[in-house]
Amino acid sequence: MAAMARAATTSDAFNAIAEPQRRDILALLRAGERPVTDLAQELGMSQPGASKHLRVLREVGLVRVREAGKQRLYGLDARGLRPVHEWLGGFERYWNESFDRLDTYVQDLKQTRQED
Amino acid sequence: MAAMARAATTSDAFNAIAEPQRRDILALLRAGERPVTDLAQELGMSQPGASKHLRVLREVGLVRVREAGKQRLYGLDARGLRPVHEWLGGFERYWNESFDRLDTYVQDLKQTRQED
DNA sequence: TTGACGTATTCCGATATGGGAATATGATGG
DNA sequence: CCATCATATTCCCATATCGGAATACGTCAA
Repeated sequence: MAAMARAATTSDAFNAIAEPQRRDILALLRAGERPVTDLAQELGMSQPGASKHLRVLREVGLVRVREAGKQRLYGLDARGLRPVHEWLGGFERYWNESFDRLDTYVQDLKQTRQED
Repeated sequence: MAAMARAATTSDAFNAIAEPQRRDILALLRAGERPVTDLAQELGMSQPGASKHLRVLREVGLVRVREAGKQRLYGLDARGLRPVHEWLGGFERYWNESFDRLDTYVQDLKQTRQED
């Protein structure tokens, strides 16, 4: 376990969804299960590309596979997104009035403006 | 514009918050502004480490700096988290009953459960 | 000025990414 | 068994990461 440069994409839901294409895949899967090729085509990526992304999503548990004869149907398992949502929940109260909360900040701004 | 290996951490709020330490910093900043050294110490990271993470957060707009004499006070700007929250919102309905939605999948599960 | 403090930057190394291309594996229907 | 379709894996490359160590920069107080 030598120095890790950046957390693996498979280490976290956070890391897994950092990649836009992966987010797109998840979004598409809300509509229902899909085979790899479908996804690849719909999202304009190569089949290997899609497979790779799906692998990551699978390892993080955001996606499940089901064998269906020749095909493998990928389905959404959104439970893994919950931790992310919960973490964000702790910030909801802040993103409307971030600055009002920073009491000192506001006063400072007022002063600064008057001083100029 | 040569091949990008992985999206820059500064390209997105998604990417910026993929790093646990960065998440910790943001969480701490909810309590109010803080100088770098404070954060570093409280989170058990080096000062340069903290500075680097703060740089990323600043570039993504999740954090604001204010000069206060010898110090630089960092404050939370949670507005940048909103896109992430909104994206996640599209999944809330799924993470409780992900499988019910996957019609075909469900039947499969029922079987599996009975087999256990 | 000088010293001391607070902070940012630079250089380094090890690591893993995502994309393209090629190829391997797998299952199906003749 | 073979050809074909569906999917996964491998190899290669350019890139950027995070961490540590050292150092540069900025500001204040005496």
